[in-house]
Amino acid sequence: MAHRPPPPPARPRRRPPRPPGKPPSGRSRDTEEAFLAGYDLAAFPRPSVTVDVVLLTVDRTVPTSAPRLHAVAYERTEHPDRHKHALPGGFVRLDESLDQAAARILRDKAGLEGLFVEQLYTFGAPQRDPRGRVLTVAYYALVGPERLADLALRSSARVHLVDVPWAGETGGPVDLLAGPGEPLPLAFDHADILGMAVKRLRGKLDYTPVGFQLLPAEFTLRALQDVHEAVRGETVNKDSFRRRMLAGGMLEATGEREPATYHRPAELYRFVKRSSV
Amino acid sequence: MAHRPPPPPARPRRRPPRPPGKPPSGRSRDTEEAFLAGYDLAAFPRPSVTVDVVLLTVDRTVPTSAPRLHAVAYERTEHPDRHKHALPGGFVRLDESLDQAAARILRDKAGLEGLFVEQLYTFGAPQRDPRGRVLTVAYYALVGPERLADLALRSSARVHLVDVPWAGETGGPVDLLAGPGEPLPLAFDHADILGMAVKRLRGKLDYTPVGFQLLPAEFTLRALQDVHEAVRGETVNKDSFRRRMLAGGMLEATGEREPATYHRPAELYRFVKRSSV
DNA sequence: GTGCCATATATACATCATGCATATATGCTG
DNA sequence: CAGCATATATGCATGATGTATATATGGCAC
Repeated sequence: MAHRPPPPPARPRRRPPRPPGKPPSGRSRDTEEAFLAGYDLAAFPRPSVTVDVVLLTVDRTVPTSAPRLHAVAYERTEHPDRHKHALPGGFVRLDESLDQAAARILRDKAGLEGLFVEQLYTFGAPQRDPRGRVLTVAYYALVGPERLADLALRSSARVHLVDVPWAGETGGPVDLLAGPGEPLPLAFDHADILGMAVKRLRGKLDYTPVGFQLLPAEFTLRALQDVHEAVRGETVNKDSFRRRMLAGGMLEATGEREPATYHRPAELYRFVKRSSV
Repeated sequence: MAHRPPPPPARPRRRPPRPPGKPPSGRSRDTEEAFLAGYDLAAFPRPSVTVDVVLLTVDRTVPTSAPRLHAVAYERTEHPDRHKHALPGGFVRLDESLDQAAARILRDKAGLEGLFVEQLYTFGAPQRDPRGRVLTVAYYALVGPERLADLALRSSARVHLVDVPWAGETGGPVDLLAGPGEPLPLAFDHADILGMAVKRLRGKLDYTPVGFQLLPAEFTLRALQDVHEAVRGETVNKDSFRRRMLAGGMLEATGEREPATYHRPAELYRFVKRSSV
């Protein structure tokens, strides 16, 4: 996510601070070192900073109902907002990047590595956490159904349906559902974060290959369409969808066919990085 | 930008901290207050947090050359990266939201209020600032040419051309130009921030009415096309552009015409919020 | 094995957006 | 008044998309 490799450490040696007022001319290494040694970042008040991750998946295991978008939430055991559900998150360490913090949280709290992870938005309303000023840099991550099944087995995580009540792109707050029609209140401003994650995913679906992150390595065109419909919250035209996907140059036929179906089995495809453009 | 009004202050009164380990059962107001009073956010290390703003405009005052995208940068007078140019920015205060901090910086450093402002991305590489761990929540803002002229007159700001060397959407770092072909090095990771701002603006141009933020209240279709071309860095088909804009339902003809032109004057339009959808 | 079923896959056609070309309109300049 | 540069309008070819129809294929009931 960072666009440049971090510069070399260049940790300045300690020097006695130089009195301000007359900035020394020239740009020699010494004067910059002296400036940095005398600089006190703690003079400005600092907020706490956390990273929260919206972990999304599409459940296609229930063949009877339309596939739905899911998010992972954990019940809080501590105040504030005790017993409400919260996104996995944690404080940012001073020696890690924000991306690394998001990856660490996914690893520690969900046991997942190597997922598609992208920064979403930073939430910083002054009163969003009653413990004090806490900013959160929100991320979202996508995981295929086969790896999420691991999570449900392994951890005590409560995996909950995301039922998105808006078909448009307004991007308002979204609460989870504990069951059909049973809202699950989210802690803090996590409903805002979840809503923005769904909005972002919807916006990226048509223009980036992000949909494949929600599928196993090989999949049918119907499965890909299910994912798109679950994310968008509405059905799409089947023929147009097939043509568009096949014309996009991002799919490669495996030559194999879907196993064990009730009906004619569909061909399996895999995602390939687009060659052109 | 916040999706919910902030909750009421609910500042807990001070109480003696409660020993941890046995969390009190129940959810009464007292036990939550006690928990909050005993909670020490400072136990976790905190980074410094700044807000930097990419202030963009399109200069159409030079009729001979193609309009260009501009950004506002100030020469640094202090270490580190002294004499390099930096985006306007400042530390976030603990009693203001991030959006408010961005608005304050625009007001204090550029004397501008009421602009289109949107959060962009949060940059947090551990070594991005040699003074210590400093995150920056980057914003971008758009301003029309008539208000930017004020800025150039009023302040000592150095307004510089953004010459975007990539026509695609890769979103890599972008340096400013002091003149034609004369690169202007940016401080810290501000070239990354600028590159992401241009990328975001390009992505939003076709799907949101963001282009109008770079024009005065009344404008010709040609001026709107100039803005789009400056942002995209490439020319667009004139007829298609006109049809698309007029069909979008976001333009309203004023009935008046462009004053004082060399040639046939074009009709002036104004932006209206789209009625449908 | 035969026929039915549900879905995949292929083909054809209407519709719409867009790129491109051409024609006309208009205000200024000399 | 003629010419110029641009705006504005119209027509047509092309490609993408929505819709409909026809054919293919594997499992299942019998």
